[in-house]
Parts: sequence; structure tokens; C-alpha cells
Amino acid sequence: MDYLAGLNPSQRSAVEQTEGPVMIVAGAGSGKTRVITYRVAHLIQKGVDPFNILVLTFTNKAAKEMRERIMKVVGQEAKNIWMGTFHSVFARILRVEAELIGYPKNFTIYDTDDTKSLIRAIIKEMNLDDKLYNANHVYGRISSAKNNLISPQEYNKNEAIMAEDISNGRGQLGQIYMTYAQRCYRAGAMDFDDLLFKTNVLLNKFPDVLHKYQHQFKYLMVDEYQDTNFSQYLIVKRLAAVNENICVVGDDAQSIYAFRGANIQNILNFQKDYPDVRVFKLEQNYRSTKMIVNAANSIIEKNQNQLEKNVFSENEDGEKIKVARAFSDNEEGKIVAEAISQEKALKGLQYKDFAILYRTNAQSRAMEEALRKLGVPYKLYGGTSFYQRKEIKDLIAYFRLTFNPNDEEALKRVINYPRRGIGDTTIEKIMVAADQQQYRLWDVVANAQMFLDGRSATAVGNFALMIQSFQAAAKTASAFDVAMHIAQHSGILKDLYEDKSVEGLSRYENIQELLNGIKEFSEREDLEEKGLDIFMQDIALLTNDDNDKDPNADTVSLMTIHSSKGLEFPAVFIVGLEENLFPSQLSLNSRSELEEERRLFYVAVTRAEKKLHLSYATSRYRWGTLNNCEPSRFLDELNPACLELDFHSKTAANMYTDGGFQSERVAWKQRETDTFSKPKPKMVKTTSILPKAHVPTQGFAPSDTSRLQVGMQVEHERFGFGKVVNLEGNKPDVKATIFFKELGQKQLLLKFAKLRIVE
DNA sequence: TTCCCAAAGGTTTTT
DNA sequence: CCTTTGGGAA
Repeated sequence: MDYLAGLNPSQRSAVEQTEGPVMIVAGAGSGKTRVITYRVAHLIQKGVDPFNILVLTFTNKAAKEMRERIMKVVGQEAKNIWMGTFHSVFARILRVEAELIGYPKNFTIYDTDDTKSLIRAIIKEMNLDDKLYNANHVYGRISSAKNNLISPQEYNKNEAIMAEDISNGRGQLGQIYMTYAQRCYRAGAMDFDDLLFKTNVLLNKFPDVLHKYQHQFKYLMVDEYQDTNFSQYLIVKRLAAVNENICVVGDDAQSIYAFRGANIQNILNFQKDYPDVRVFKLEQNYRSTKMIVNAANSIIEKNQNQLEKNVFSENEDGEKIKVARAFSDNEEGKIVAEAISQEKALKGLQYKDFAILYRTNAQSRAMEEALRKLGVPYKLYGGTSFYQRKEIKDLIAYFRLTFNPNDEEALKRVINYPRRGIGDTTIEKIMVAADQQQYRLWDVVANAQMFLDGRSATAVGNFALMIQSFQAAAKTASAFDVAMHIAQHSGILKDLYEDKSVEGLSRYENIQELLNGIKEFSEREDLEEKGLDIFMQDIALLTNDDNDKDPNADTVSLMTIHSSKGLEFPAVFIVGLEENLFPSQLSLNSRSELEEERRLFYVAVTRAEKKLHLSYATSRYRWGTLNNCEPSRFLDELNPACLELDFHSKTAANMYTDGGFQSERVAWKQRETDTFSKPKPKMVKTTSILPKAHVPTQGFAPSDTSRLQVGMQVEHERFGFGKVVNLEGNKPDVKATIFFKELGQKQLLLKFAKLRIVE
């Protein structure tokens, strides 16, 4: 039991209290992961079967890391623990039980793109204004309904919700939600929120299934409990209802996912749900210096709503926090890059001891450029993941269609890629046929000749035959062989190979990389099942850093603050501390949103072990134009005793001593009125080299051009007046040669061109 | 049906 | 700034 020796008393009692409800309130850097790891190890050492332990995390990274650490204590047995993100664990369970709730076992998981694309299609079909019914907004609304376990039927019956939508002029939202759910169902697809929603349905409707899992998971642990939403909360509550061996770990101060439906009340109310709960507070921070912990505390105390705790450090005092000001985002990058080089040399650190954290992914560009200039190796986390690249999604859509031919989004994606003469009109016909006659999408596609005619029927028929041949191949061949077969016979490989541009080349390489990944998967010896369908199962749940090539490479880490949660680095740079960026402009509407931003800042600050740098720029490129920025209010909230100003200009330093960043804010405003009060000359696009636009005569209306003859005078909406000099071609494709006064001779197809015959 | 160009619009954060 | 969309021409 030597692993217990390395724990402090409260950590140790949290580990040893294995029975009954337990809540661990763990301040930043207080050894939370250690406690979970050892608690699981302790359970196993006490004789609990790893198959009976369920550990839920929020990221794949956290699950992976934890498993590795447990493995070090208990060995291979750790492999048998049920451990993963909420989404992946319940996707796994749903794969087993799907048929009970009317889904195929190999249901597709729609990612955000699929979801939005389907919503967009529905909005279009319903002829709604896509500005009012913005796909992002609609998605958010549906998502939050699901996270609160409101079904489409309940949504439409709920008077309060309906009234709210109607008063916002979006009375059709309920109908969109209804249609969306039906379409997903018909496509055999679940979106991210469905993985939790349907799990709740399953556990609610089938008591024997609930019973089975209640007894399977005798011990439950939930990491980052403050980030659970209602749907997740209820799953956990149900599963734990029999044994009540539930341990949740979290820190209300680090709740940063309210935008995704996380409900901080879940942790604040845990004691109400389980009155006999044992609460352990981990308050000693082992990670950071006193300076950093004090600074962090000085931020978080500005929030009103929180569990009481006192995070302290007994580490060294540490250096003050450096604050740097740059005049632009690019200069900020330069300052950071130079500071890294310097500090690395000065303190004998490695590159991988540094992290640069920012609020939005868009900020990485300036940092990357500066690092590259100085030859500093870096690694970008997050951003567009490998699996979100267009070419990868295209090939995967073929895979998806092979295993679930009703997958509407996959079908729309590839039915005409590479080009095979199936246009929008044909696709629409297929959709309408399926919709009106309640056929499965695939039934329409596979019987194209019944619904379409001529050329398009043949084209769609050939496509169906191709997918069927993929399905046949998938029955016998190995994952890699099937994947390669599909890549070749779909025409994707050829299409990309023929594109010799730089981007085309890299797309081709990405496809190769995906195929290599599948080959590796095919050859894994630890798996019993390794068909392409198995490889595909969780692919939508994988994110960015899953295919981390070498995690031990000596590189600076660049990531958003959100993705830095749970990590630590000796030296941390938090950049872009400006109003409207951090805190984000979109969070300034309410106190609770601002408090979440503040917690986010708290998370960022507490990633640092020894040295923390903050910086902001006074101007920044946004959407290609230069904007002025104010320093963030968070800088003012930090205890000034922890700060060391590192301004590159004397005036700025003076401004600070005059009264904090607030005074600089005033100065900034002053400067704005001084130098920017004159109306800026608007950039006018120079269109002078282009022919002047023709102004059509009053009441311009295109004439029937079938009676057009050579020699007639015509007017074109944009090209102006002209004379028909020639007509050629047969009926629908008659081409006219017209000599325009302003533009000279042009050839127009009559079936498209809007021409008025001048009588 | 496909290609091309202009216009619009989009930036929070993740499974 | 970049990417996506829509309209018109071929």
C-alpha cells in the first residue's frame, strides 16, 4: 500500500472512503488526478473487479492519461476499467442496446457539421428565413433542449417555450426540432447530444437494462463534475441509485462549460441529492508558487457564486507575474517568442516546459508566425482536427454509407463527389420521394429507376451499385483492404491525385495518412474485432490530439484555455488580455457569463507552476482590419502586488503607476477621440477598369426569346443594348451571338440569358 | 450540370 | 482575413 504514503491526510481519506456517496472538492493543482487514480487503484487492490468500475471524464485525453497512471499502480488489470468520456462510454453501451430504442447497432454519429447541415436543409425545405432561423442558433436551441431532456413532443407542448419562441419571431423552432429528430431517426443517426439523451431514454424505458448496468457499475466516479449538464447528471444519478457508491470530483471555480449546457448547480447541490455524502476538500495547491496561487485567488474572489474553500500553497514564493504590452498582435507574438527563447536559456528549461494559452483559436496565427521566425518548435493543439478535414470527411462518408446506407448527410456529401452527373435537382427529387412516401433514403437510391428518369436514374443507379459493391467487400475483406478498395473505386484517390496544387498534394497525403492509420488498426493484435465498421464507430468522437505523433517531443504547446484544463506547465503565457476578447464580447451581457469568463481566467492562471506571463496588444487584426483594443478588466482585478510591469515604453509604465490599467483605458479612449474622430475615408473598390454597369430601362422584363431572329435589337439587364448577329444550335440550347454597343460581341445561351426584345 | 466569380458572413470555448 | 454561398454564364 505504498501508494497511500505519498498522500496528504485529506487526499488519503478521500481515497480510502470507497463506499457511499463522496464529493471531492478539489482546488486547482491540489492533486485531483492523483486522488482519482489512487482511489481506483485502491478499489482494485481491495478486490473490486475492474469491470465493475466506471470512470467518466470529459476529454479523451484525461481518460487516457488516467488509465496510464492507474496501469502503473495495478498493471494490466487497468485495461478492464470502464473509463472514458461520457459520450464514448454511452455510445459503447448504445451500440449494444440500440435496437431496443429502434436504432441499428451501427448507427452513425453525426458530428457538428452533419448536424448543422441537416438543420440548414430542413430550414430551407420549410421555406423559412435563414437569417432569422440561423443554423447555429437553431442548433443551440435544439441542443439545449436535449441536454435538458426535453423531447420534440414536450418542446412543442411546453407553453412557456412556445411563447418564448413566438415572441422571438421563431415560432417554427419546435417544428424544426421535430423534423430534425425524425430525420436523424430515419437516417439511423445520433448527434452528440443524442448519445446522452437516448441513454436516458434507454435507462428510463427499460428497467431491466437499467438494472443490468446498475449492477455492472458497482462503483462510479465522475471527474470534472462541475461541467456536467442535466442529461449527464441524470444518467449518473440513475446508475448510482442502487449501490450509491458514487464519487464526484470537481471544482466549481473551474466550471467553464456552461455554454454547452453544464450546470454548476449539479455540484453545488450534490449534498442535497445524497444527504449522507462525505465531503473532502483538497485545498493545498502543490503545483504553483505562492505568487501564482495568490494571484489566482485574487481573481476568483470577485465571483459571487461559489463553494467556500481556501486554496493555498506551501511552495516557494516565486517570481512576480510579468505583464507585457504590445502595440499589435504580431508584436505580442514577437515578445512572447523572444521571452521563451530567453527564459529557456536562462533557466535551463526545455521547450516543452512552455505553453501559450489564448481565448480563441484565431489567436494562434500571430503566435505561430513569431515562433517560426525564431525557429522555436511548437505544437498546436485543438483547431481543426484531422478528422474534420474535407478530404477525410469525404472518404469517411463513403465508409459511413457502406455500413449505414440511410445516412442522409453522408449520402448528400458524396453522391456527387467525385463528379458523376448527379446534380442538386436530382438529389432534391430523391429527398422528396423519400419524404412524401415515407421510404428510407436508401430504398429510393437503390431503386432509382422508380423515382427518376433517364440520365439521372442511370447515374444514381450506378452509384447505388457501387455502394453495394463496397458493402459486399466489407463483409469479407480486412479493414484496410476495404478502405483502400473504397478509396480507389469511389474515385476519391484519383481525383486528389490529379490535383497537383500544393493543397491537393497535402489532401492526397492526408488520405494516405488515414489509410495508414486503418492499416495499423487492422494489424493490432489486442483487438478481437477489427473490421472497418469497428474502426468507424467512435471516429466522430475523436478529436484533434488523438493522433498525437510523439507526445514527448520537445515543443512549446499552443492551445485554447479550454483545452488546457487539467494540464500544467512550468512556464505559461496567457495572451490577448483585452476587453472584448478576454472576456469575450459575447459574454458581457450577464453576470453569470462574465463569471464564467473569470473562471476561465482562473483556469488559465492556475496552469502555471513557476512562471506566469500575461500580455495584451493595443491593436489587433480582426477580419482583416486593424482594431484598437483596451486592456482586459481582469488585469485590474489581479492583486497588483503580484505583478511586474514589463512595458516596452516608458509612458505606458507611467500610466500604470498613475492608477492601474484603468488609466490606460482612459488614455486609450482619449487617443481614439484625438486621432480617430475624423471620419475615416472608406475604402472604395476601384471598379473603373470594369465596364460601367448598364442601368436597365424602367420596367425591364425579359421577353420570350423563342421568336428571336438575326438582326433584332435587344436589351440585356447588365450588358445593355445590342444587335443579334447570329443564332445557332437546336431548341433548348440555342446560342445567340450578340453585338453589344458597350461591350462588343458576346455569345449567350438563350435558355439562360434574360433579354428584352426592343420593338 | 458544372464552373466561375462576387458577395456575404463569420470568431468563443468541445464531445 | 478566410470560407462558404448564390447567381449567372457556358
